[in-house]
Amino acid sequence: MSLYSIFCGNFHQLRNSIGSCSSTGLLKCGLLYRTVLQNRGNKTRPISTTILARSTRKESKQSFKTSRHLHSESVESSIEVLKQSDLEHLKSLQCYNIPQKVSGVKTDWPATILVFDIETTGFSRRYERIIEFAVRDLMGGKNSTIQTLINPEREIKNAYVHGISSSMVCKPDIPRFREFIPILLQYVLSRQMADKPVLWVAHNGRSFDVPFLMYEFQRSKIEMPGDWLFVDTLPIARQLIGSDGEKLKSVSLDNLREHYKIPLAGSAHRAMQDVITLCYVLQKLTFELKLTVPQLLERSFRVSDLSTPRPGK
DNA sequence: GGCCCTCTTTAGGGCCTT
Repeated sequence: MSLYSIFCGNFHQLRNSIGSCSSTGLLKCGLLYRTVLQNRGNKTRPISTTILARSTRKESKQSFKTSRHLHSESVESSIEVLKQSDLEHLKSLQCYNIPQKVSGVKTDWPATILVFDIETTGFSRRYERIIEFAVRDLMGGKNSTIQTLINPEREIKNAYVHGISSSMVCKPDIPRFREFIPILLQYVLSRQMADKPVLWVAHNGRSFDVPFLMYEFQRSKIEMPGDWLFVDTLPIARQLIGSDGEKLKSVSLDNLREHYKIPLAGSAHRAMQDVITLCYVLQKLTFELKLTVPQLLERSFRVSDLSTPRPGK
């Protein structure tokens, strides 16, 4: 099975999903939250988040609100992800002649493919923290996306990069990463197929996103599921430099987006925007290089393949 | 930090991620 054949269905679904958002402006998901509740004695605690993008780009400034109420059985989140103008822009995306029908059924897929991205307080996985997390299941459909701010419990000095300031996240109603992990685990379980792995996809994931994730899990003293596999699109993109060097001189996500003429939806360097970009870039890369899903799985790695952090760090 | 390239391999610089 080629990845492109999967994308044929999923990017149509992605487009439809984005289109459906434009009518409501909201994505809603309900997730069990028992682990957190156990830790907090079943107390109800409202969590709300308001985000404004970087002020230097007024024309693309976006906002969304997240509200979540922890309850004895469930937690609900409402996320206004994009402005109407951004969504109309997304709807105009050309989907590379993707057929209208979904090829295959979910149970035929060899893995659940989750494209994710993080924003952080800096580059050091040891000393910096995650402040935003976004993920999209390529299968699409209801509850296929999660996006949230994270409280790093420290000052943010690189707000000029992503527009996320200390005042936006360093407050009690923004979840810390250890509080977000149960939500993430429940989300993955809701997307995972029986006896099949989860394949996480990130750009420069091996050196950046995955180590950050690993450190956050270790600091939270929660073990990462053993069937989580990761694939890095950076070395895949580098293969194109060898075969298409005249056209592709840089393999940054921004350059890949420009190379493939993918319109920028909202502000770059925000987690969900980069996830959406990477979804399209992944489709183009695997199509050009004729990469199948099994080949992608062969290139995957586990957190145990990465260097282990020193205790207490 | 990991990977890649070259003026290389007993090394060093640049890219990529925020």
